Amino acid sequence: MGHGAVTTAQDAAERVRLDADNVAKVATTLQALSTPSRLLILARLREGPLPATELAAEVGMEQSACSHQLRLLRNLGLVVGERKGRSVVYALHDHHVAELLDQAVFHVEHLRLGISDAAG
Amino acid sequence: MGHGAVTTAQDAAERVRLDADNVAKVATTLQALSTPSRLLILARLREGPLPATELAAEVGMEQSACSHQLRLLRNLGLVVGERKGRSVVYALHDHHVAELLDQAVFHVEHLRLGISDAAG
DNA sequence: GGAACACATGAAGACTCGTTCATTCGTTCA
DNA sequence: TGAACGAATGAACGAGTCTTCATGTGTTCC
Repeated sequence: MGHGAVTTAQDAAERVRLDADNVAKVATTLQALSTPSRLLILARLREGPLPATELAAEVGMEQSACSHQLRLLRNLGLVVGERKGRSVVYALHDHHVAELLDQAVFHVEHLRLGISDAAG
Repeated sequence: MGHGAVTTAQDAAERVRLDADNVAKVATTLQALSTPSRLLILARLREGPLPATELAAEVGMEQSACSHQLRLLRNLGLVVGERKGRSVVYALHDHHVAELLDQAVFHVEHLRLGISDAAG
């Protein structure tokens, strides 16, 4: 995935600032990664394309629930679905999604997490 | 903390898999980055530590609302607060939080976003 | 001690979100 | 065409979230 690129995310990320314009966009997109169901969907798709029904089965969701989440991910541009016969094969949109997943999982796993209370 | 590491997130992320155990943890943590208010808080703290009141002012939040979100971020281990006199100075917990922010913003900004509907 | 400041906390309300149920749409094959 | 399969959709319910308001805790200085 883009290992031929000269500018890594680490280099370029420094130049991307979080102003009032793009906060909402970033937040909305990250919200797509903030639930176990969608995270499992994306993680499974990261290993390769898959028809909707098989996908639902592998992540242990009902077909309907999975379809709802897939629509959300589609609308956000994170996944794409292409008709193949009577199935719709889903896949990650591009390498940015895959890398975003990797980075997120990596950094979260290496955080000293002190989850105790999520009160609001 | 350990900024002398040779393994970058890109290398190591490949080895970190998303199984049933850590999905919830990852999802919960990413949820902390999924709202404009917390995203602004973290983005501001990324530029340096700041007392709670100043922080609230800079991100345009009420003191109480900001404090609530700071508690959430604290419980998740993303930020730390240290008493300095009568102020409590907040800061990002470590470099993983900063990099997670950078990577998230970078990749999201470079995604072809087709936000049209967020129906559930 | 008491006033003023800095921050945390609890309760409550509006809002959003994710799932389930039932139905509809699209495709394949007999 | 009609049956069977795969997927999408809409409505609705329960649960969670974020903010506001009011109050409480901790600290400094007079």
